[in-house]
Amino acid sequence: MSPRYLSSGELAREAGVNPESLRYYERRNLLPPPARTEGGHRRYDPEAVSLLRLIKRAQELGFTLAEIRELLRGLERPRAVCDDVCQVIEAKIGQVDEELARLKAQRARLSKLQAACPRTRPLRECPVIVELKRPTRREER
Amino acid sequence: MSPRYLSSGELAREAGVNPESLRYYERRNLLPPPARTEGGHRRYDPEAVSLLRLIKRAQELGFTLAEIRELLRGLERPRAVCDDVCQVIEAKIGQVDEELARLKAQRARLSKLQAACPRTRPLRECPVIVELKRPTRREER
DNA sequence: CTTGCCTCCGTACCGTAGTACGGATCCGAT
DNA sequence: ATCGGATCCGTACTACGGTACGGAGGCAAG
Repeated sequence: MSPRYLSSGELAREAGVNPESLRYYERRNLLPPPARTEGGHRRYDPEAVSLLRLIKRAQELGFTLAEIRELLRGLERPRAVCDDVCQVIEAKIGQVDEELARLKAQRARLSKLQAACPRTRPLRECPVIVELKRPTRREER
Repeated sequence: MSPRYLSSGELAREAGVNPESLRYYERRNLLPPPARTEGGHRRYDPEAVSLLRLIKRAQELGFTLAEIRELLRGLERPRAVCDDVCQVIEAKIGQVDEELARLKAQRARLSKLQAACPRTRPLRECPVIVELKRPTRREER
């Protein structure tokens, strides 16, 4: 007995999101405005469930709502081809790689500080603090 | 001829930050409220330059302003020891490692999708879209 | 046909790290 | 003493992804 339409509460439960988020996604043009009842209540097509799932999974993959919106825009084009999607994915891989590089560098710097720590000495002599206060090489005057 | 005190504009230039940020850091209790002139203008001790540098470098290492504030709080304690700082650094390394793991998983999922892409086929058959719409395993009902 | 939960809407708020604005005031150089 | 740039302050705004609130009204079961 799957209903023909879902209320916002039903859709939200179904998709595991806050009902308020549905309105938010609608404002952000991620969810198309659904049909309404006489009284103005939203009546979602069951299709909306998989659309929401797509949105959530894309978020897990690191896409912002703006990117997902553009992705969905692209899917609406009549001659849309899988490659259009793949290019977006490739671009995201590039971004993730950049972020990975950034984090790895960060981690290396942290490890270096940690290794230099004399532990039981008072702060005056702490090379960590000294290092942190040191002027940045490039921007030195 | 290094001045005994710096105005907010001078300190901001010196440290390479926006003058507004100084007020912001002060509100967030990262910068101690400096002395004031008769007319109410801030007069920073030159020490503030290295404090600001510390803040900026800590940010580069991934610390939030709230974390930096707590770190600075800790440094003020009379018996503070380098180990106190190192524990914070270790904790941050743990966080960075978590984030790295998360990003790596994300990247792996993206690669998998990319590899599955048939490129020139229309979207109907695109396994990427199909995959994205598929219900999440764990939360399936 | 009433009762009570659901949903409506606009708006405000959360956290993070700032930046921008504008009218008033100040400071230093001339 | 004057003048122009610097600084003051509170507040609003940015981006991001939502969540919360409250009063009004809808909807469906009994």
